[in-house]
Formats: sequence, structure tokens, C-alpha cells
Amino acid sequence: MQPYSPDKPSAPRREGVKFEDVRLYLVERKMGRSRRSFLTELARSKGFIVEDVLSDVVTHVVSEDSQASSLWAWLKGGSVKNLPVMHVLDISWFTDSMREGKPVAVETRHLIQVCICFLNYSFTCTSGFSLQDAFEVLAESHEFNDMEGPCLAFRRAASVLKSLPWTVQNLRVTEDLPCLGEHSMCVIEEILQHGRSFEVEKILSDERYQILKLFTSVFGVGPKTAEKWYRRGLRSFSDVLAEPSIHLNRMQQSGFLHYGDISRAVSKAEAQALGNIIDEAVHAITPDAILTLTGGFRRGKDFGHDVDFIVTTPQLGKEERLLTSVIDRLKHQGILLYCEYQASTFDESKLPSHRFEAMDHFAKCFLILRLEDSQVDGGLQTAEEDRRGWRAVRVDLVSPPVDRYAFTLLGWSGSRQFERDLRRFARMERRMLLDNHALYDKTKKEFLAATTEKDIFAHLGLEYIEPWQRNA
DNA sequence: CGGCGTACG
DNA sequence: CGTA
DNA sequence: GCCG
Repeated sequence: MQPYSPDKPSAPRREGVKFEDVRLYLVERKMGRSRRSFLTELARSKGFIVEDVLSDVVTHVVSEDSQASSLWAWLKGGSVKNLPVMHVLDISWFTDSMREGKPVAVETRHLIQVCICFLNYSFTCTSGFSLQDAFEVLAESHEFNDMEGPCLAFRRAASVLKSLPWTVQNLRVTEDLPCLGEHSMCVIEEILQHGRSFEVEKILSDERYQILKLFTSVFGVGPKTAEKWYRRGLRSFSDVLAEPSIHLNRMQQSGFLHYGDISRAVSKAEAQALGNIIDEAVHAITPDAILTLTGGFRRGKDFGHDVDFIVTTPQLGKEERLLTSVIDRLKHQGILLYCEYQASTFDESKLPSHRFEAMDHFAKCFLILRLEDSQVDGGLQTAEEDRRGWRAVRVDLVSPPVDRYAFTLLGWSGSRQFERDLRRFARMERRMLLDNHALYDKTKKEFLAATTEKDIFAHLGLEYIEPWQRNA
């Protein structure tokens, strides 16, 4: 088992690795392709890990570019999130390390203007921040401190601000908005007056927040695991990966293995390419199958962190078989990199009424698929130096029986906050229970059928809300 | 002062 | 605990 | 932290 080996064809052979906790990345610009290849081979021959692609597993960025500002501009242009915890180094650190045959301690003379750029980095973060971003930071910070109430309150505040058709320019307009109380209004006032929030900036500059944010960005790592690693003194991915007592589960292994790919946004063209792949597979198995793109892309977003599809067939009860066949087919195509399959059946004993048929299968799966560059219209959006010709993408497939299609569509179209609010509304205001499978009226003690999303909104006594209006 | 979405592995 |  |  090699949970730590990077998913690059030119990955350094494992037997030669001497320094597990150091991962180099050589910046090609100013260095040139051939010199970069030469230095890469040199370092690998001395037992160093050299990454071909810049991602958050990298611990030491080495550049020959002395123009600090343009280097940092380039680094920030990428999607790397842990710049504050990376060493960004001069070539002198590299040559010293090669001479010694081991990574030498990082000294001030090796650093490329770290202090100035570090400040600049957090500055661009905050100044480029919108009000809603500020509230997301507050929410996240409270989540990391295990304060679920305040976390949720700030998430709602962020959603309310996001849903406004205008940009907030004075306090007056926000005065009678829901979910904005005393604390939130103070934050808004501060940002409107000074362009920044002391509280938010304190959080952003907090080491614990930065590290927990980094750790939880790995698929399979949540706040509790991140906190556990932080308490044990671990501060970087390499700390975690080099710690022999840490046992990563299957999800976390995939999370690290494909980190660079799945932490990068998925474009609409990539989502469509995946749609073609799934469409081909589904219809080869069941000609009259129905495939629907859902999730953020159904809400009209241009980018997402994954791609969600609903797969079903008009023949009731055949849908679970369809999903397993699709997974098998993807496996045989060699593009299935990770699969967590959930074959679920409705547990009617838990429900207040027992009027449902017994055969109520409702299968879903969380996948990581290999998407080829050639399959994407306009090509994959990758870094210049990434010559693999493919990327990994998170894909979710859910396969309801057709008679529950509307509930599944509503439940998987999101956003997360919209789903929460809708379910809370159903429970609190209508005494109804809503989930991905059904809508139950507690007063009438009966399930309410629906063939379209409009039916469900009607049952709830709500105006229909278009998918692109559900971002909050 | 209690509740905060719901369901699965 | 993690995922959606 | 905000709301019923």
C-alpha cells in the first residue's frame, strides 16, 4: 500500500526516497526546462522527492527568479492554498542541500522576501474579500472551535448577504434583513467604514485557523481529525504523511493521493465531458435510462468542487442494478480511481407511517474518476507544467426509483444552506418532514407524492424557486 | 431557553 | 467520524 | 449567534 505516492507518471521511485517530509517543487520560469529536468534528476538521485506539479503537498518551492513580486504574483495566480506554510526559497537553499546531500535548515538568506509577501498575501485575502466571505470565515472559525450554533448563524448571515441582488453599501438596507443580529451588524458596520474587520483579520492570521483550514481541505478530513492532528503538533501535510502512527482511512488516502486535482475547481466543460462518459455508460446498459446533471452546475454555476448526476430508469426497482453496472463499466474502462457505494433501502420502521412498499432501494455512490484531456471540449484546465494529459474529478451518482425522482432532484440541487432552510421550513412552519426520498405530512399522517419539484414546493405552500435562485 | 437538515457508511 |  |  502506497497512500503517499503522488499520482504522477513520473513520480519519484519510492525506494530512493530518503526524506519523506520534504517535497520540492522547482519553478520552471527563469530556470528553463532542461535545467529544471537536470536539477530534478539530481535531487531525486540524492533521495529527495520532487513534485512535477505545484500543489499543497509541496513543502519547499525553489525558484531562480529573484524578482520576488512576479514570483509571488505567479504563485498566487495558482490555486495553492497553503502558501503561508510553504517555504518559498532561493536556488541557494537547493545548491546547499545538494552539497550536503540532505535538506539544510532554512535560513533567512534562503528566503525570497517571505515577510513582505506573507503580509501582502493576507492583505490581498482580506481586501479582496466580500462581506459574505468575511462571514464564511467567522462561520468556519466557530466550526473549528466546536461552536455549532454561532457557526450556523454566521453561515446564514453569509447566505442572506449572498442572496441580495445588490452590493451592501450602507447599514440601513441591512437593518431589517433576517439572520443579521447585533454581532453581525457590528461586523458589517466595521467593514463598510474601514474596509476591514479586526475580528476577521485576527482569525485569518491565526496559525491554528490556517492549519485547520488546510487539513480540512483534504477529502475525508473533517474538523475533528484536523484538530486531532493539530493538537499532536502536526503543521503540514508532510508532518501528517511522515507520522508513522497516523493511519489514514481509504477516503483520506484518496484525498491525499489526488489532492492537487480534487482541490482544484471543476469547469463546466469538464462537467459536460463527465456527463458524456456517464451518459455513454448508462445508455449502453439501459437504453431508456434517464441522466440528469444536478448539484451546483444545475444552479448555473460555472465551476464546482464536484459533479453530481441523477441516474434512473422508468422501470421501478431496476435503478440499483443500473448503478452497480455503471460502476462496473467505469472500473473496466480503467477510469475508476475511488468508489464508495451505498446500497440503501428505505427503513420504514423509522418512519411514522408504514404505508410504503418494501422494495424501496435508493443507491448512491461517491467516486473519483479519471478524466482525459482529449475528452474535454477545449481541453482540461491544468497548469502548463502538468503533462499527464488527465486529471482526477470527484463525481457523485445517485439512483432513485423514478417515483422519487423529484425529491432526489430537489435534494441534490442544493445549495447546502438552501436544503437546510427548506427542511427547517417544512418542519417548523408546515409540520412536515422533507428529505431526499419523500415528504411526510405529520398532521395528515401521510406521504405526499410529487412528480416534479413544483409539486413539492406546492405541497409546502411555497412559490416555485428556480435552481439558480437557490444559491442561498 | 431550546433548536439549529437529514441520511448514509 | 466522514460524505452529500 | 439568531429566532420563535
